[in-house]
Amino acid sequence: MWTVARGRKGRRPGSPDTQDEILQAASREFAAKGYDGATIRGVAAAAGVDPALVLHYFGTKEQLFIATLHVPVNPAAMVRGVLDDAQPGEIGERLISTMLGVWDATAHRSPLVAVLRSVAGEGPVADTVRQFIEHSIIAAFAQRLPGPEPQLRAVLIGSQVIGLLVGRYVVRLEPLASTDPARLAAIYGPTIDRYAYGSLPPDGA
Amino acid sequence: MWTVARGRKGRRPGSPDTQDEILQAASREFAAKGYDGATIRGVAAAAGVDPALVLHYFGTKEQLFIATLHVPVNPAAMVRGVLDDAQPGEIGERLISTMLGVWDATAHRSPLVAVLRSVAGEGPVADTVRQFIEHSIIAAFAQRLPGPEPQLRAVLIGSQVIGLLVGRYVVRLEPLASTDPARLAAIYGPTIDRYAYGSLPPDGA
DNA sequence: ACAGTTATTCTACGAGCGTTGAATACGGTT
DNA sequence: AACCGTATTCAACGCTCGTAGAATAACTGT
Repeated sequence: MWTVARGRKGRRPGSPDTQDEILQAASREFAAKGYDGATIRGVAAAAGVDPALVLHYFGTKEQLFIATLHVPVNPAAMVRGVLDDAQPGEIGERLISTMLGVWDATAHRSPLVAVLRSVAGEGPVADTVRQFIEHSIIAAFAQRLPGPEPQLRAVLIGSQVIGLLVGRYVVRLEPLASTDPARLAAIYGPTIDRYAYGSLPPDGA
Repeated sequence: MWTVARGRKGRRPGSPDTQDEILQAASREFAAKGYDGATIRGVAAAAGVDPALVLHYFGTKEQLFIATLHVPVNPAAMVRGVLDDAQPGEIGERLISTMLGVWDATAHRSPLVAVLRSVAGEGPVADTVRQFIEHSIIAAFAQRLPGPEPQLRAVLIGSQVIGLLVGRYVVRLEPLASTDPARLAAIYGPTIDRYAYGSLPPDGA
């Protein structure tokens, strides 16, 4: 891939877009190991570059992580899109199939996995990601749900989606990881719809 | 070898049972930060003890982690218990309410969270935990499901359970984290039952 | 040819990590 | 009191990490 003569110093000839190479390497690295597990040195090695160069471009590890998050599709926008142009009764299926369609494409998968791996950690980054999930994605949902207790309905949906994503992409549970997306959409769709529009048992059950 | 049975001569047990204090501190520490994030030094500090003492008792960080996992309820046994003495149609509700009942008790919660946080990581520990989940819990389920494709049904259930646990205990999504367990059981129960006994859409959907 | 800018590397610091082996405090036995 | 074994600590090792600053190499405009 990258041919770097070990003894050579200074700027590499041809000047490829090193910054982007670093960003992609970082994306893979964060996806594989989460924020805490990934290392600047590992990213640099994967990009065939000196660790200092990574920080020269991105300033700090946290900023590098945030930079990788700009790559993927905006999830809140996706939620809004699905909710707006699908009719009730098929929303769940549309949501799942859209999501799986987007993230089965390897180009966008690794930032997703990076996020999933990072929410398990702690510290400012994990908190940031958690707040993003809570205030951006969940809120986008709750805002568009008609029935009572939209907040609860939104997190119910969230819990099933999280379980699916973690099982399929992080833990890679079989046969969940290799089942056809359309079929999963047909399976999970009714669950989502029930959470979104079905009746909820009262509190004193 | 390390944790030899208490001898009869020499200095008798530490003022309180120090070894157990360390174990509990470790349990909290692993729960809070996952395997990679937790540190021997942190555990030692929390237990008011020297780091070397921790390793003197438990040998290595990995063995310490494994030792903390022996504390909680055996999940596979719990699954079998629920499946055996509940009748179809209420299995989902029983499963969820049993699980939440066990893990809402603070005594057993932190090992669970430690496991959940650790599967997100990588390396031998994460793999071990993943295999444990796959071969022990999921298999216990699949073995007792009657319909076709029990393996798929088991992971579908697993995905919803994972989502609930991560949302409630790790991310602490509101209002999921504070909703009454009985109500959650009533909500999630039918979903579980549908995955377990309902019809599954064919593959060519 | 020369100066300027940018890309890249080198070297190093200080901190935190898991782990180790030797040293010390203490309780029980004789 | 002497002794032994356990409990606990101390001090250090080798490692990896994020980060900083100075140094070098290549390209660009003059």
